[in-house]
Amino acid sequence: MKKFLIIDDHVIVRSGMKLLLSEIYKSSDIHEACDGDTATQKLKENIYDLIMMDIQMPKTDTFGLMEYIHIRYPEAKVLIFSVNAENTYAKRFMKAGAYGFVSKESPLEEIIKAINLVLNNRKYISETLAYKIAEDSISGRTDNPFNKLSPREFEIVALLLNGKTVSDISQILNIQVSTVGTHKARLFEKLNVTNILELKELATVYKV
Amino acid sequence: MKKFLIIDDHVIVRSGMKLLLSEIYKSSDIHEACDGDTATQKLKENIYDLIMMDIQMPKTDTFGLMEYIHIRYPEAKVLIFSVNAENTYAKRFMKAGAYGFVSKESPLEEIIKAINLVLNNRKYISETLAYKIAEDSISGRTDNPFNKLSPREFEIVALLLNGKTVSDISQILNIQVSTVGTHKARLFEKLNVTNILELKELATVYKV
DNA sequence: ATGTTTTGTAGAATTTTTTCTATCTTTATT
DNA sequence: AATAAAGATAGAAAAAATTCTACAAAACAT
Repeated sequence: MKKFLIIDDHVIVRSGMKLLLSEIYKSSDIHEACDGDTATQKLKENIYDLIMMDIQMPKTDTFGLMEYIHIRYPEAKVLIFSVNAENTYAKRFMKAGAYGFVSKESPLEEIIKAINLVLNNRKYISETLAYKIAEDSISGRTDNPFNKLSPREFEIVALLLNGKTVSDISQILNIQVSTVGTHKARLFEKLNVTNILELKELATVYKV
Repeated sequence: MKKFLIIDDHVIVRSGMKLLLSEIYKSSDIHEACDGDTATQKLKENIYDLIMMDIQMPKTDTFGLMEYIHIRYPEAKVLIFSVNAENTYAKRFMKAGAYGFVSKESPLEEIIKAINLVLNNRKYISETLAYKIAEDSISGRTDNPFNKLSPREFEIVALLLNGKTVSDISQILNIQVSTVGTHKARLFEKLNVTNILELKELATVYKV
């Protein structure tokens, strides 16, 4: 008899998740929370086997909540279930004690797989994420991805974030446009972004 | 015996919605589509009483889909069901023929109310949205610069903010790259921005 | 009802960006 | 010190975006 807690601000998502859980674990006790306060309340009163949690909720510091759960209820396994692209956030949440990270876009089988693994004390991350993390850790990363940039690349990121175009930058730095292009491509690769908006988002997250 | 179509890219949201619909309409036939293509396919084969649709889906021009449904299947009532704050979007989708606009954040009763109203041929918008629209129209509000955009331009802004490139957009919308370019230039001019980052910032300020 | 502006469209020319490849220079690594 | 890896730089070619011009259709105005 498993006990689950679903933390998500969307009632429909909670319902869908509840349905899914009740289908794979026939007799289970499934609780819901729509924000951090409700969640901590619930946690005080129950011992959960698995907590499914979104990381984007109004008036809730979900990262703080994650750490709180990990410290106060280390036996509760948290599976992050999010719409956010996993690259930026996943690692931080995993570090903060999450047992897994699965995207809302994932196919059902993937979600089910994640749930099962976590319930069996195994961690779950997607193939792509695993690869990325592995890659990072062999290349002696620091968790702020911007630290992976070379000085020149960093200079260029700053200008890019300032709305400067590639040719603006080539002028400012007195180098060829193609050189700027190469730097840009390399830094996009390092940061794992594909356009300026993503770069901006990442920069915001890491308060660059 | 009602027939529903749920268009959403998240399997969990579809499940939750399906559950909800099947609970309030015991005997109903509920179909799902995860993108625009699947949706149009379904529409060809069935006549729906109600279509629940998200407005943010990968590789789908949802505004175009809305217009398409309204023109091809005017009897199908579309209830927009979105995470997006019901800002500028709502009004545009309502104009394009939607019957209602309800946020995924809304409480269950609100969602149910919306569904029931729409099924009874009444339009639904939330209190706050109604107020906002009323206020806008009495005070001839133009202060939101995004209101200066034409429908097509707005469509393109949305895609741009989604990180789509000019050529992506030309593909999605099935128009020439140069056409997208022209729209982009015109809309940048209207909004008085010179690059995507500024556009993004403006959009954030006006909660578009 | 008729002239005006806005909107949606695109061809062609141009400019800008990206990509690919390659060289030389610093930094690590062992 | 020798060797490897990472970084900064571009030339050339290819791809993508922008600009300019234009035209028809729709919406608007008087």
